[in-house]
Amino acid sequence: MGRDEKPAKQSGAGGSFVLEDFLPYRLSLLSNTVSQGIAQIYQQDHQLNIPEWRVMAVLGRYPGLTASQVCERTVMDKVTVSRAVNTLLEKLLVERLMHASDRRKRPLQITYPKGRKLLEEIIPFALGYQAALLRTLTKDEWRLLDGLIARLLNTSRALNVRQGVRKNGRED
Amino acid sequence: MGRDEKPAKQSGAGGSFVLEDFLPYRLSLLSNTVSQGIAQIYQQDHQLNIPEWRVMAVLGRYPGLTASQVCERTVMDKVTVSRAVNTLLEKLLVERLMHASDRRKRPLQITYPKGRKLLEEIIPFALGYQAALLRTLTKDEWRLLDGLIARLLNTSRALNVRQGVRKNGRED
DNA sequence: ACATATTAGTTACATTTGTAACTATTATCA
DNA sequence: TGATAATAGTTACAAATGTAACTAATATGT
Repeated sequence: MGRDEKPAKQSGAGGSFVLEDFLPYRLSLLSNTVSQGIAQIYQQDHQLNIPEWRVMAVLGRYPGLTASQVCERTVMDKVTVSRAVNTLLEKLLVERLMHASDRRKRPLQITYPKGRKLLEEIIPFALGYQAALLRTLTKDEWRLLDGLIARLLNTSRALNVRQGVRKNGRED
Repeated sequence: MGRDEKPAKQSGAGGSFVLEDFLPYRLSLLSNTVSQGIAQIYQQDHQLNIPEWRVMAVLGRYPGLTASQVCERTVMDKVTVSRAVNTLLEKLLVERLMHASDRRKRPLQITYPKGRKLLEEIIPFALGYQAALLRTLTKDEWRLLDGLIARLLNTSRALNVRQGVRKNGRED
């Protein structure tokens, strides 16, 4: 592999900025790599994409959520959720109930036994991947990382709000 | 906000799995939030999308890289890079030279002064966003996070290879 | 109670992004 | 040296994802 690439002569910011050290880039790289790994599992073994998997996961824990409640919990776009839910309905992995008083709302739940069975199958793989990842970390490091991620998430959300990044929902 | 959502009765893995605690999900959430924030800067202030920004950034540091060398460094798809480079060429932010001995290779470099000027303008914003993010962390925590990210990236890459996730390049 | 606004969810459309096939050039080796 | 393979990069196509407009149902204020 030809290493004829040389760093630019340092003249101003242009030369000293190193993408590989840039936190947003590194996070993106890590997140993409991890996502590809688990997407692989869901996709080829169970024909689910990531939005579908996420919907299954939250419904597994919180049966009866409506689509917009799923949106809140998964921080996914409502269109993405709508599509994922429709696919899951077609596959009979999820079913849609009637809300007692509000006909706009359609509570969702995992079907039994089909959807539940799939979920019980898939979760060990998800946890297994996570465990394999975390095997490189000590328990303390993991706890620490967990906190750091939470704080960074809060900070970036605050920054984005200040900057006016709009994601869902009007705001005029 | 109606909190009529209740956790499922714990019966098997389905109920105890919590998406919000799942590392791949948390990383994805963090990375997306951060990316949106900086994409905002590049997009509305300088009309660059993230691939374009990355190409500018690596060329700023390593003038003369070819497109495929840019691929390696940024871990982006070659099509993505090709498109980004073409846009940058049209905008006269980057220029394409001739390789001395191999006519397949097209060394790229930031144009002067136009491309260089834009880069010098944009880098402080990027570093500013990063600094704002890191303001929540102590210097030690940042150093630690840096190492954890690197280790997790290595691990997930190893896991993916073992699983056979192919990204670019044939392998049959 | 009725016009207006809001919420839940879907559909149509545009944009982005990746996959596979393709051209052009150089490398390999029999 | 000539057939075959590999590399650099682009183009054509398909899949995913987001944006805006839309329908239906409920809430709000006068």
